[in-house]
Amino acid sequence: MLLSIDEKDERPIYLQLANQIKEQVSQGILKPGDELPSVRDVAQSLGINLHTVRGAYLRLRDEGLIDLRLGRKARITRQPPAVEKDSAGNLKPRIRELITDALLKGLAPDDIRDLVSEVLDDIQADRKEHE
Amino acid sequence: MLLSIDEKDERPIYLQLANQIKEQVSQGILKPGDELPSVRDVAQSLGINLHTVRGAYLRLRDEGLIDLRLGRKARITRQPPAVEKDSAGNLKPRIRELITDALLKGLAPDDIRDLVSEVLDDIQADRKEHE
DNA sequence: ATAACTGTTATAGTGTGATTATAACATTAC
DNA sequence: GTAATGTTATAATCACACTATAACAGTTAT
Repeated sequence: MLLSIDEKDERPIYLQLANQIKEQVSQGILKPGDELPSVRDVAQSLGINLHTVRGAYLRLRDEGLIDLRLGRKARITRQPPAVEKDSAGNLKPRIRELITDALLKGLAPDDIRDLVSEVLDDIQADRKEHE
Repeated sequence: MLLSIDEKDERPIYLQLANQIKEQVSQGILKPGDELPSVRDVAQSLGINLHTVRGAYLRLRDEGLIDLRLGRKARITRQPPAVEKDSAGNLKPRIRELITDALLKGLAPDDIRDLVSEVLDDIQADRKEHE
C-alpha cells in the first residue's frame, strides 16, 4: 500500500490520501474486498495524526468506495460504481476550468486533447504494470 | 461585466471571481486593454467586501493577466500568455485527478475524450457569441 | 485646484477548516 | 482475554477566507 504526502501539493493531506487510494482503485491495484491499512499504521508511517488519515477514509466512505465498520479493517467496496446522478454533471465545470487555464497558457484545443489522451495512456500503462 | 457567486461552489469567492474573469479573457469577451470594474463596484453589486474582490484582482495580477496600479482602473494585460515554465507541468496532475474521478464514476476513456471535446466546443460557441 | 474616483495599506475581528494531541470507548478478530 | 480495529470526545493550534472601518496615495475629470 503506497501512500505519500506531497508538500508542494496545496490540497489538504486527507484529500491527497483519499485521491491516491482512488487512483489505485481505478487502476485495479486495489480490488473489491481488499483491506486498507489501519488508520494508525498509515498515520505512523507518514508521521501524521490518526484523525487526518481517518479524514481520508471518511471521504472515501462518503463516496461509496470503502466499507468502514467499527473493529474491522476498512475494505474496498464490492460495487464501487453506483453511478451518482451527479456523474457527468459535476465533471463539466471542472473540465471547463481546467481547459480555461490550459487555453490561457497558450495551448491549442488539439494540444489539450492530446494531453488528455496522454494521461489516459499513462493510466492504462500503470494498470498493465499491475496485472 | 458579468460576475456572480455560486453558493454551491465550495471554492472561495475570490477564486470564483478570478476564474470567471479568466474565462472571459480566454473567450475573447475581455480583450487586452479592457478595463475591469472597480473593486468597490463589484463588491457592492455582489454584496461582498471590497477586499474579497481585491483578492481576485491580486490573483489575476500574480498570474500576469491584469495590470494593477494605484489610482487607475485594472486593465487586461497586453500580452497575457508569457507561458510559464509551469505550462504543461502543472496541468497533468490536475488532468489525472479529474480522469481518475471520471473513471470511478463509470465513464469510459472515450466518454472522457468526448466530454473534453464537448466542453471545447462549448467554449468555442461562447466565443462566437461575442463577436 | 478641486472633487471624485481609483487601488493600497492598516488594524481588527469573526468563522471555518485542517491538523495535532490525548484519552477513552465499542466492536471485531485471534 | 488480549490485541487489534474504527469511533467518539475534548481541546488546542494554525492558516485561510471574509468582513468592517478607516485612512492613505495616486489618477482622472471638471
